[in-house]
Amino acid sequence: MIRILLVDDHPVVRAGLRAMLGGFEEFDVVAEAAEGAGAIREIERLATLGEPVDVVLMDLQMGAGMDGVGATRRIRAMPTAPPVLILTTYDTDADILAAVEAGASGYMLKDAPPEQIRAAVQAAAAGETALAPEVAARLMGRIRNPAPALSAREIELVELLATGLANKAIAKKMFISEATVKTHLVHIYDKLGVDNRTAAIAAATARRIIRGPA
Amino acid sequence: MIRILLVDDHPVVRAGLRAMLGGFEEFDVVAEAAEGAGAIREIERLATLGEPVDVVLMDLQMGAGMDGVGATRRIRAMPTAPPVLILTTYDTDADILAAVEAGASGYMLKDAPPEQIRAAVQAAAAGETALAPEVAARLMGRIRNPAPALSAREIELVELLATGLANKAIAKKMFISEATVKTHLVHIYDKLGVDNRTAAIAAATARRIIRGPA
DNA sequence: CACTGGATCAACCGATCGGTTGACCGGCGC
DNA sequence: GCGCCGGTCAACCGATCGGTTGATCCAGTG
Repeated sequence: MIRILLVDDHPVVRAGLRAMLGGFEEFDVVAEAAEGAGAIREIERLATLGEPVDVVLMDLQMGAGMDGVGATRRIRAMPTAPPVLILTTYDTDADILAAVEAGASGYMLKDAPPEQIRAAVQAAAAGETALAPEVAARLMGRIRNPAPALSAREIELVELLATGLANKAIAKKMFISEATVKTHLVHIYDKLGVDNRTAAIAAATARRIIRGPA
Repeated sequence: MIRILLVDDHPVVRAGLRAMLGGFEEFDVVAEAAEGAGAIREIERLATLGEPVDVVLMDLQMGAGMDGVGATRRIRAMPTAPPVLILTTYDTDADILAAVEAGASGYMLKDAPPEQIRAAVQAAAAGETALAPEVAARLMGRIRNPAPALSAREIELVELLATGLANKAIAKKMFISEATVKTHLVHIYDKLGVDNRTAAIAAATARRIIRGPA
């Protein structure tokens, strides 16, 4: 029996996973948590009971409190850390990279068919890595065809851009001249494949280069 | 018994709703669909069987094909249209207004406690309107505070604005002249207390008038 | 019926932005 | 050492945007 901890802020999703996984004989959903802090408490509680969690199923987007990436990092830092399988809605590059960097051992999408999720949980429990086919394909594509990455300075500028500042104001905040701001912008437009500042914000947000405005 | 049709592109969420609603004696989940077209087929199929759907539980965000708003509009246009209760993740003005305009009889959030969802489904089945407390509060605030509220047309424009379109492109999409776009923009800037388009996007996102760009 | 407010359009002008060209400097790799 | 690249700056010009004034139409409301 593989003992599973569900972490998701939506009761509906937790019920769905519980129902879906409960249909498989080898799984036992032993606990649930709505956010990161509760997940860590559950892991510790079950460990002292001699029934340690075998796999954590973690959502990335959680409203209040610690987010999925932070929770994953914290869990992986525990002495007897169980593998963490990410189960989320979005498959953006930034999300995937952040999750892997935080120590996740897999990345699945919520709209995956049950058998795929089953295989991923089994893989994670066995200490293996499991990526959803879509996610794997994305990473392969990225390696083969790397999108032009924004430099640190350019990302900094895009973040200010998204707050609605004009070029002059951005220049002041970044301690550079307005001319330099414009130069950076041209490079940014080029890399993102757009031709104006609002489209740049949309593109940068879509690619999760920045988080949404305000 | 209230016969329910679930419409959501995520198998996990459908399973969750099925499990949650199945726990209540008065509910019977008679069918599921992953998108709008399938939902309409199911409604027609069940009607011919003499077991018409009493309530449709509909997600707004659906990857491929018809989205929730379009599906709702199509369903409400049917001769024996069942009430449609929206069950979604986001509570932005744009989403809420679009859903209500399309004929939804309720708007609930997925992270709502089961009892709240239960009450909403019962209300919808009885032909009443059911709004999540958060949503209701938002609408109330809008009514009480008429000053800083964008009109439906203005919200529509802000949404296009956030995708990065220029005035001319927005004009084309909205079937109005560029002059009118500019007039709307002036009013929008005024209401949001900003003085350029990027700041308007930031403000509109922060106030949850729209969801984040693209 | 007059009034208000939302939506539509036009003309105009100054400010800002988009795009180019060209330049200088400092670090990194071959 | 030389080339490449990221970061910095300047000048210029056409396109777009911001802001104003003024106007028409229509749907509610008092």
